[in-house]
Amino acid sequence: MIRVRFAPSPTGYLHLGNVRTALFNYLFAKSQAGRFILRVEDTDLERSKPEFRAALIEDLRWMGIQWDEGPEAGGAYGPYLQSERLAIYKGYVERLLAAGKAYACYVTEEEAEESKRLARLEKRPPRFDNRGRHFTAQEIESRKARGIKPTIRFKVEDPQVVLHDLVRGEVHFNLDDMVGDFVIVRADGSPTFHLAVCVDDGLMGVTHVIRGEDHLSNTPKHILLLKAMGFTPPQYGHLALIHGPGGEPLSKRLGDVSVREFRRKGYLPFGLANYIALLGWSPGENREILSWKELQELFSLERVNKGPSIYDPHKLDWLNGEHLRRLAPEEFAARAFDFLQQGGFLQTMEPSLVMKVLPVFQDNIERFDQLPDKIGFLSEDFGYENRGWLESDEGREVCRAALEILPEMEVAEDGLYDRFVNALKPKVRAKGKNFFMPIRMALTGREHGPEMKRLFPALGLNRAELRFKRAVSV
RNA sequence: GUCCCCAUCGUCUAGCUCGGCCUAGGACACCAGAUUUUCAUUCUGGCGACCGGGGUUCGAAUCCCCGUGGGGACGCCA
Repeated sequence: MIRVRFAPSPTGYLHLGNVRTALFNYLFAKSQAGRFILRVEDTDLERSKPEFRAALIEDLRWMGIQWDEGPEAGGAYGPYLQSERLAIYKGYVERLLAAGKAYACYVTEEEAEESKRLARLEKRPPRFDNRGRHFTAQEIESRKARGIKPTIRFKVEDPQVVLHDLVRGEVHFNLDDMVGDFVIVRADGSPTFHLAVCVDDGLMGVTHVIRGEDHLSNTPKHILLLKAMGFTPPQYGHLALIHGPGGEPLSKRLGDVSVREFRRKGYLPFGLANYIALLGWSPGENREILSWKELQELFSLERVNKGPSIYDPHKLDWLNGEHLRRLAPEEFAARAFDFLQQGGFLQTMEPSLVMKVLPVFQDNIERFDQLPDKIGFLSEDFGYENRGWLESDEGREVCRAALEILPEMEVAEDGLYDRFVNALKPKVRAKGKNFFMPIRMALTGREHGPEMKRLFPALGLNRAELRFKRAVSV
């Protein structure tokens, strides 16, 4: 059974890069009938915040990414918060220490840094020189006396590591020119990321680790650590990173690429998911618009690209629009209504009218946040974009004539607008633009908008009459 | 600086595994036109790429080497 995990640290909001990692793990699990685990990596007490943890869970849920095990879902391998697993890590550290595979290191942070700085200066690989490994008992005592608290370092004894990466193929590392003995327990006694990850991946039976390329250089360390603790290392797959529209790393402009921001702008979760999936992956056969279901069936790691890709808001918008258009009209209206209501845009509008009119915009928008501006006229106090159409002689004539006709019309919605227009035409001089624009202006206050044929019946005869009355008085 | 990764239109990509079917396909964006008495949608057309240099081969986008460019890592962050 394939087991994968998404292991974010709750130190900020989920952004495009994070969700893509989550999504690829999820899709991989689904396509292989495996299990998807959510694990929260909150060993950095300073920066981890409970509110970010809550936000993360909420954002993942919104996306439609469901975890089989993890916070709020439970599972046989819990707890799934690293801050609740401290005792477990401690046990492994003791075993490592006893086996001589790790050691207490009395070198201070400053000294270690100095050793790396010097190496860089001499154009040698900038690694720690492991000087604490061979301190005499006397040296250690004197350092203890000076109040120096030790870290625990893992002994790197076999620096040649070969990784068979699922997306990159064979990668060779020589730890000698990368790192020295690395810290697994900080001076304050807390475990580092490396330790926690390895213990958890081992204990939780993770079979495949799909993560960002920024972790590639950590992987040899993890393989060594895992083996030292008696675990079989999982298979790894490293995803190239996503960059912003200007080619800059995503983290710097976190604000507008966070999942929360995409929610706020009114994207469909599966529209976003579809777009993200296409960043670094393709199903082939020129297929682009895919449903959640198709995504889950078609996804494969073999088709994941090795190069980094740039996020393009235009294409996201287009793709989201495509998904919007594929929605059943009732679903479109329901989702749009929710979005508008949550944003507080519906205060002065009649809900039943809004629901009736919304489907008219289905072909008009790419995101829900384009709606508030367009439906402003559903509020009875809407303003006129261009009064000229109403103030002209021809415009006035159109509105007055409309007022004569409206009370006598049959209310049946079928062909209502055509009947209205056909009855109105013979009564006025205006033609073409001069005929249609006053109607549009009186009814919607705008020169541009949705098809009148669809809008008119949704507004209804009574409301139309009210609006023409108002129009003649300007 | 050291190590690792990557490289097809402006962007996302197909093709690369098993070299000829590639005068390199699709999509977004952009430009032009058609439809819609508005806008949008839709449709048609256009612009536009195998990073450079060497090999290997009858033949290379596809294989090899070097260069260049981009990215990542080098934390008692994750």
